[in-house]
Amino acid sequence: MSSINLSKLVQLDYLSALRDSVSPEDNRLLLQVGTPHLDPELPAVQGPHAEIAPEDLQMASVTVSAHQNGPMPRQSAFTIDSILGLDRPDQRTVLSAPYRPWTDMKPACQNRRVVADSDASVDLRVNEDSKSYSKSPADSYRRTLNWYIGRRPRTAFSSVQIKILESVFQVNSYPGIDIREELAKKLHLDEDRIQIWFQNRRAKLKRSHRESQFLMVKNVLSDLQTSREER
Amino acid sequence: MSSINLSKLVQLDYLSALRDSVSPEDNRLLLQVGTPHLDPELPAVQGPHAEIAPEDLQMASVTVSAHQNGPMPRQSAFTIDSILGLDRPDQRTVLSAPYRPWTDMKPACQNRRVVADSDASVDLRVNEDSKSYSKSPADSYRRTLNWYIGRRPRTAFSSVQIKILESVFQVNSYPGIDIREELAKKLHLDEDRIQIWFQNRRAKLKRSHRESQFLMVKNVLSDLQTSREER
DNA sequence: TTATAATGTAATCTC
DNA sequence: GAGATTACATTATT
Repeated sequence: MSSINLSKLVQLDYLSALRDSVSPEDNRLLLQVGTPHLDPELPAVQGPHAEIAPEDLQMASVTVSAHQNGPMPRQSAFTIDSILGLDRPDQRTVLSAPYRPWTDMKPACQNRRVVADSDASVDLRVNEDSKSYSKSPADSYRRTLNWYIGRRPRTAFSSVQIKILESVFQVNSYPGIDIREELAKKLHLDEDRIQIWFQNRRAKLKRSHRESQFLMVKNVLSDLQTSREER
Repeated sequence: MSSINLSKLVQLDYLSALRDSVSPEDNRLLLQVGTPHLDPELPAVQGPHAEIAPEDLQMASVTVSAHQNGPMPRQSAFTIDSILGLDRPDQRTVLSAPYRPWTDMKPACQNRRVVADSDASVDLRVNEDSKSYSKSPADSYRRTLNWYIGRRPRTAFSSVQIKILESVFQVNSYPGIDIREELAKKLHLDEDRIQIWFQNRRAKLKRSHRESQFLMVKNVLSDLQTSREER
């Protein structure tokens, strides 16, 4: 084992600075050497989302606010003491481990960034398993088993891709499957990415619209007020 | 939609033509979703870093045309100009800026540093003039003449606030809206700040976790190496 | 300089 | 698909 490998490890797992050009070999190395030892503390009482799911996600919060009576008495129920566990030191130990999915994460699955660039046909090996991301039942099994591990590496669109997507968006913010497909081909992206992009883009547009509306209302109000004060 | 075949959109030849010929109905649809035509994004999206420009364009065209020669000989009609609408630098005048209350120029209440201290029972919301206070005169210049208007002043949490936040984090790193709200009230912070704090806190935890993992791997490797050398 | 608050956005989950 | 939330990469402030 050479120091070279080690330094690659550093980049991959630790610094995560290695966003492009990680060879599959490196990954394999990481897996072999690293995985067995890496399961940290927390015996994974609760891995994942599946067995735990939303309610348990906030189990702690439930516990904390359980004392709360009524909709809104005063701040009586949420005392600092209870948070700090000063009143019942033992209570916290009763709680199961905090929900921290990344603690269970396998190193090989993390910190890989997909650079989606039309020029650089760099499809990282992540795309190989991208079949397992596809919307099959197996996928949901996997995700419920551990959504975090299954999370798709963040795609980094190139500026060219963005520009084109934006251009299309201006004309049609709800592209049908055919357009998305075609865009995908053109831009060397999965159609999935296109779809998500448009969803997020619509959300962004809506948000900004809402905000500007709010600002307008606010300004009108303050104008009213100032003009009244001037009288 | 209209009689225009939208799938042609992708063939960027047609794009600019399309923009000229999109029927009012299509536009209406677009507008309803959000906007005064077109794109809030350019100015708003990012502050300082965006400002994309010349080199980017250049690079873009370079890469794309490289593609044309190479692996993908087809699609001769893929011009950046048409995509970017350089031939038509149109109405991009608008827009809705992101909602940044702290940016509002309300004479008496702007440009102050946010000091978040639960002890002092200071309400941080910049909106509330009476309760905010400025720290130093230098602060007021920073944002007025600065190069980056619109960024929220960095919040300085008090040690008490931190302590409580940390305590809650230990129990539940994913507080739901109710808890966040309650924390906000307790600590005299915006709920937003709480949420951001937890996000950053999770990121930090994850980072440190990654580091420890790395250290373990590293130790294992060096152990392997030394034991081999001993042979 | 480091630590971390703030930002933008891709990905995910819920409905 | 909308809306809310999360993860993640980055920027910027102290």
